Amino acid sequence: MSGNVRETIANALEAAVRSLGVDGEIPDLELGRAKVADHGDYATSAGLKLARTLRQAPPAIAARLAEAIVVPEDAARAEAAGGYVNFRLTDSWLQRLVGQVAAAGARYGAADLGHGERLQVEFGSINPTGPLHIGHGRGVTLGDSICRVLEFTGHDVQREYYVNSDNTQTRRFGASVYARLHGQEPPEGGYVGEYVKDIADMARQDLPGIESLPEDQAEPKLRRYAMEKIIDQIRASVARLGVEYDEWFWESTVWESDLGPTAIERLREAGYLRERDGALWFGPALQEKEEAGEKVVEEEDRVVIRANGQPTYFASDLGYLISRFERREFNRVVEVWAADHHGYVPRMKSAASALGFDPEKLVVILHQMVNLKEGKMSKRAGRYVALDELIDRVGADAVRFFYLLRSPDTTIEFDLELAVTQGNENPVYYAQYAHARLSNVEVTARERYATLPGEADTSLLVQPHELDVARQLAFWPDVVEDAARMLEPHRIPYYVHDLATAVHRFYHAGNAESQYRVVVDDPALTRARLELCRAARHTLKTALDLIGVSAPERM
RNA sequence: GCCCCGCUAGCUCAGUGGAUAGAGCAUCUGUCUUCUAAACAGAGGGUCUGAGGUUCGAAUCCUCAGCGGGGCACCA
Repeated sequence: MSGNVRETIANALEAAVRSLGVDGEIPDLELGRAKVADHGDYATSAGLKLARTLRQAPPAIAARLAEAIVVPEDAARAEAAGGYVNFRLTDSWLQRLVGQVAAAGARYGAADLGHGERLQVEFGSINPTGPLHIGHGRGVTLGDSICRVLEFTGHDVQREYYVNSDNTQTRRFGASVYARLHGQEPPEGGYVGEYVKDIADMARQDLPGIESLPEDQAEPKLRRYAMEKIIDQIRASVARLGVEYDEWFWESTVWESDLGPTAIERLREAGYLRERDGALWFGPALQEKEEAGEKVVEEEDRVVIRANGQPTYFASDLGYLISRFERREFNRVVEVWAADHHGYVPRMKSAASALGFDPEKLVVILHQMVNLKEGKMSKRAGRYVALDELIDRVGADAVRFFYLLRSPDTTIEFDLELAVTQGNENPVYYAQYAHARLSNVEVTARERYATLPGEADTSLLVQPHELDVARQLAFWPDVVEDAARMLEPHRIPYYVHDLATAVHRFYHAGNAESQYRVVVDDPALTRARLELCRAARHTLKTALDLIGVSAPERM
């Protein structure tokens, strides 16, 4: 069985189109899920799309296609309706699918789209100067779910956190710790949180003699120490959401190794650098590059080395690109950034290009901001909600579902009280409850029957509410593929909801009429329904796992 | 001023150029002696921000306008 019915139908459709005498390129026939139940499961507007090519009326073309098409394994039957061809999955194919899904278990829906492609996803990389807040939670859950989906589809994925260690913010952070160590208020623009005092106290213990050092010697040590403490915190916070990074890459290693100098030297030789006002600038103007009509190159110059000799974060990123594409040989790098960094995208793309890398291999996923109802988050103004607090209040599963339910393009206006309320009625429980019910019914079956037939005869699954569960299972590989290709994990929670709905209806049918229960007097029928339960339970669990949500067996 | 994102039911949001625009929450009406009611069945609720355009066909693509969010550093 091919894992993906949609693809099977698409191929059959293409063959049918060829059989009608279309030689050249076939337009996109837009085979997709039918929106109305009367139209079956999949539908294409092929008749309308081919009307011009074939110089025939759309209904006539659709009729000929429906006649000509042969779907392998009789998976679906075609029917013309106006200019459309509708496909309905056959009962017998759905019945067989149930057995196959139950056997495939957690692997059902997995695909080898990546062929082992080595890629890195870098996400959640905030300045290590304070705890994560609810805005960061979005990037962390999004990035991690992208990783999970990519892993499930045959990619070799590395999760990376880029530790911005050498910038103005972290220096202010170090200075703030230094001030607290000496019982002073943090300097202007410094960090005022209580945690800074805590870190200063710990440093007093862990770094003997630090108090007697002058600031220019103490600050770098304190900064490094404080950042490591913060990173421990961040590591613990994301772990609560089921996220574990493979590597924490320190910006400082760019300058402790030859990465930074190599990048700058390469750009200098290629003519991308020039000096002005005592600083070193990156600019494209020396040889204008237009690639495939798309403007890859930015117009404005950007500072690489400041007049005071310090490299900018942009300079670090140049070395970082070499680390990833060249030294560590990632074929693709996915960056998950908040939308306030969107202006940085063209610069990074042109930098990648200038360094000799394919800018297409640098994929930037932008997600919109998480703002508080009261306004933009600001520690200083007291408008700030820590990610840990949110997890404390609503639980990790609800947090993950809450974020991943939304497309990255929508701005989240956050209201903690509302989030807590919604946490209690979060749609995640609807899906988890479906899983728990399925788990429980299997327990019931074991209690009732010492033995059941080893093989399930799934042709006994003939009730509409049973076949509708199987129908949802059939769609799962489509969802996985779409989520992986478009790097859009938010498709998964919506699928989870649909599958859970089919499961609840199926289960509830047994509450309404006992003959429709899973565990009934007929062992063969019980066995067949158990097979369906297993198939659905595995798929629910797999889908929940891709968004990092647990699948409890009891609730 | 320029750039990016959004505007869809009372609220929060889905919706690869296709047929009659969907879900959750909220509101209202039914269903537990039951394999788990954290469930199920049903009802009401829409000028898809507005105006043009492209197309056989537009919530979806293009242009303009409005409103909201975010950018435009020798900050990251």
